[in-house]
This record gives sequence, structure tokens and C-alpha cells, in this order.
Amino acid sequence: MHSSTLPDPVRSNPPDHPAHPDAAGQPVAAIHLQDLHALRQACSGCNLRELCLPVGLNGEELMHLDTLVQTRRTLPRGEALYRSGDAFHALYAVRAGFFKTCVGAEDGRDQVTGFQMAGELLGFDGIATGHHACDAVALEDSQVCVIPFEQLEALSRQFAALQHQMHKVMSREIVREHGVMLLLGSMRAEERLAAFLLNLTQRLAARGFSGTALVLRMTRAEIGSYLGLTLETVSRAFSKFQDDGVLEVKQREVRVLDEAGLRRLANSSAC
Amino acid sequence: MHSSTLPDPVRSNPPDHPAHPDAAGQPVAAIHLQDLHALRQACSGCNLRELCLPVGLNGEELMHLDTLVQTRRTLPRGEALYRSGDAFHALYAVRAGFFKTCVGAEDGRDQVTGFQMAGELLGFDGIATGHHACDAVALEDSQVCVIPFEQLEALSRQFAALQHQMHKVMSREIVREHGVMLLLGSMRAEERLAAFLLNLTQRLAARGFSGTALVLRMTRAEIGSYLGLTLETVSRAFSKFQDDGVLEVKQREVRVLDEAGLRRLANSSAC
DNA sequence: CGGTAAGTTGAAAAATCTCAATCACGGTGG
DNA sequence: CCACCGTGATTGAGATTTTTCAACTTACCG
Repeated sequence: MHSSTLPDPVRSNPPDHPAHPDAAGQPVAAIHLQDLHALRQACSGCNLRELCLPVGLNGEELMHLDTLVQTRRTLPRGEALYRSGDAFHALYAVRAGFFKTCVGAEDGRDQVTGFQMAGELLGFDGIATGHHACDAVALEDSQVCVIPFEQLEALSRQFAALQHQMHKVMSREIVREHGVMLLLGSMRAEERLAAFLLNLTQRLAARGFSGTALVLRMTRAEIGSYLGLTLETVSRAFSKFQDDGVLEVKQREVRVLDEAGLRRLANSSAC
Repeated sequence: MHSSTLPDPVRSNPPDHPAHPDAAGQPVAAIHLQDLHALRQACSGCNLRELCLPVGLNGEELMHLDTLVQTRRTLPRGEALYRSGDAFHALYAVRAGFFKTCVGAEDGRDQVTGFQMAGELLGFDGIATGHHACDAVALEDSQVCVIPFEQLEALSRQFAALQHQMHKVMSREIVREHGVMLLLGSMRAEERLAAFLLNLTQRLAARGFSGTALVLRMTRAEIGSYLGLTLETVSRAFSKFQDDGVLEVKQREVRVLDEAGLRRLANSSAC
């Protein structure tokens, strides 16, 4: 990534790995850029609406949401969307790009708690205290939709569907974190990496990308932090998977050669 | 624990370790049992209301909440409040007793994701899919208030304070899990146990109990599962802390002799 | 091109786990 | 009342996994 130009919202994918046949014909249909601009890039016209906050809303509800989500913010790679301690005012929907969230201990240690891609929401950590409890950093040039939280609460008092969708998204985040705890607490290094890659490919596939070819947006160190491993251990696991013919790894480009094998690796309780 | 009798809501504490002076005079004032019964054990009369869902609600709001929270459920030790896969209908507020939540992988592995004490809420994992994503099990004879979720959503559309409180509780859970991820991902065994104990004593202190003497409601294996360690490692860490004069450990009874020392142990990045 | 950040690989050290033996405690039944 | 049983806890010793430290390679950017 070298410039800040942000073309089609759905991005952060392998530009040189065209979507596979099995990923074609997904619900995320192509929308002409002109249309998007005509709609002032509103939720109702966003091709991410089936993955994002608008899921399950009817036309009227969507229209109200459009009026609420008026601001976007563009971030170059490396910039923080918010930092721990910042006052909380809004949630953010990733429109394009890729983020990481990380918490830091007083002693400087820090831990990546998640990676967010297009259509995913950021910022829930701030509701509890009114101040963000972690950092959110763009891992590539990115754009988010700003969702002012007070207004969102007000609107979700009017519309049960929006309210429920919000609860679902937060609940999903809690469940996701349960999964990470399981991973961190009871898997060994290779299982963790396999589970991580499967999760990534699944989410990419849900966005219409190939489920087998991906470009990692994060460093080995960031993967390691997320998985509770050192970057060396992550690197070794990648090499091992490549030797075993499960993956083809070329720096950040990864191709899954044997998905079933990867799946097996992710829960090999019989070590 | 041998019977199912559940006296005062605030329990699950060391009956033989009276509250220390530093814990006295806490907001959780004593309420006579007759009063409780007169109020039909409603939220408005519950001595946990400053820790539980009712935080920040005014009289009218509290009254409405009372009409919603009509059912209680009593569980003997070992019984599940809900299991993974169960249909989700309600949230639960721990009224008395102590719970653990755990997720299980397909391969049988499982991981304790949290311990819940009086005033804490359970069940948010079920909102995402309409089915619970983890088990919640009573670690001692316990009682919960059943909060029907649809009705709670309806009421929180009426009252912004309730709505916001709900969002805060869910956000707090997300932030808590971030903390657990930090612990699991970047702390070593003794740091994990120290952090765990500090968290427990803090929460007990917030309930008016001694911050120095506690009785663990869970086994070493359960602590280990939560902390991503084996029960032997947990046991060794306890012994080490005892040898170092930081704790006095007698099976499940723990006394913190040197809180500052424990705090130091919890973030000794300088290994 | 050269410098820098990222990634790989090796070997030794350290932490944790595993397996096994033993101990403590709280019921239970004789 | 006490011996016994089963669960939970402790401790030790060796095996295993992961980390640490260090050297080296690769890719990218100006």
C-alpha cells in the first residue's frame, strides 16, 4: 500500500489473486461507483450492508440510519482510529481497509485483541466507561463510517430491529472473544495458527473473496501477539504447514492447499 | 455447602472470615429479610441493585424493572443454568452463589471463560444466534433472577437509562475479556494467578467482603482452565506465593498477606 | 543501490506440561 | 466414633513446547 486512495469499499484483499469460482455469485454484488456517490455513500446503498449494522433493517429504518451515519474518516496505514483513554463518542464501521485492536498493560506489554475487516464494527470497548479501553490502528489505508453513539442509542429506542441488531453484534463480539480465550488457553502453537487462518479465510469468503488465497495485512509479530506466541513461533508454524503441503507461504501471501488438513490441524486434541 | 437454603442474597463468601474494617461501611447496606419478602425480592429492594442491572435507574424505571424480573431460579451446586445450544430467552442476574461459564471445542476440550458472583449478569452469549454459546454452571448452591430478554429490550426502548446500562454491562464484558486475552496471551503462570486473585479480591471488596481473606469457590483445575494452565502449575504457583509470604493458602482458603507484593507479581514484566 | 523492517532458521534456555506418587479433607457407613 | 473412600490438592522428576538470542535472508522504499 502506498497511497491513500480508497476505491471500492470492499477491498483489503489479494489484488493479484482473483476471486475463485467458489466465491463468485456471492450476495455482495458489484455496485457502480457513480451509484455510490449518488447515494452519498449511505448505508442503504453500501454493498456491505448485509454484513454490517444494517442487517435486517427495512427501508424506513435504513433511511434513518443513513441520516445518522454522515461522516467518514480516512486513515493512512499505521494511524490510530482511537487510542486507549480517548473519550468515546462513536462506533465505527470498517468501510474499507483493515484494523487491529490492542490492549496494553501498565508495564508496556501489549496484546492484539482482534483484527477487523470491512463491515465489522469497532469501538464497543468505550461504552463501559465513556473512554476507550484499547487502541484501534489501521493496518492499511482504511476508511470507516462514524456512527455517533448517542444518536444510535436514540434511534435504536425507536426501532426494535436496529436495537436487536446492535445487541447481536455486541453478543457476537463476546462469543468471538470466548473463542479466542479457548484458543489462547488450550491450543498449542500450530493449532492456534490453523484456527486463525481458518477464521480469516471464512470471513474473507463471506465478503466474496477467495477462501483459499489471502494476503495477510498484519506482521508475524502482530499475529503472534494475537495468538499469544512469539513471532518466531508463528514463522516456524507457517514453515511447518508449508513443508506439510497444507499451505503455500510467500511472505504475506498465503494459499491454502489443503483446507481439510488445516481444519484437522486446528483441533488435533490428539497430539 | 450441603443444603439449598439461600439466606441473604449477598453470600458466597468466607462465612468464617468476618468482613474486615476496611470493607465495612460499604454502600451495600444490610436489609432486613422481612423487608425483602415484603418487596417480593424485587430489584428495588435488592441490596445488589448498586452492582447489578438497576444501576443508575430512577424510581419509576426501577418499578418497571420489578414487574419484569418476577422469576427466580435456584440451582444446587453443579447444576447448569444453561448449556451451549440451549435456546436463549433470558439474561440472568446472580442473586446468590457463584457460577462459571465455559466454552467447549468440538474435540472435547473446554475452557472456563469466566466466574460470576452476586450482582453479575449471565447469558449475553445467547443473543447473537438465539442459542447459548457456552455453559453456565453453579459452583455452589445459587440463585439467579430471570430477566426475560424480549421484555428487557422492550423496556429499554422506553427508558434510555436502562438501555444505556445494558450497553454498559455488555461493553464491560467485552473489556473484561480483553483483559483475559492479555493475561492468557502475554503473562506467565505466576503473573496470571496473581492477576486472577487481585481481580477476585477486588470484586469481593466491591460487595462488602474482606479484600484479604477469601474462599475459592472453584477447583484448581477450574482456575487452571480459566488461566490457560494445568492444575499442577496453579498449585505450584499457590505454593510459591505462600513460600514468598505473599499468601497464606490452606486448600481453598486464601489470605492475602502482602497485597502490594501480589500486585507487583501481577505485572512483573521484568522477569 | 543501500538501508531498514520483516521474515526465517538454528541452538540453547526456560517455562510449562505430563505422569506418578502422596497427602488432605469431607462425607459415609459400619 | 472411627475407618474408609473419593475427590481435590500437593509435590517431584522427566518430557515437551515454546521462548530467547543470534545470525542471516528477503523484500521494499527512497
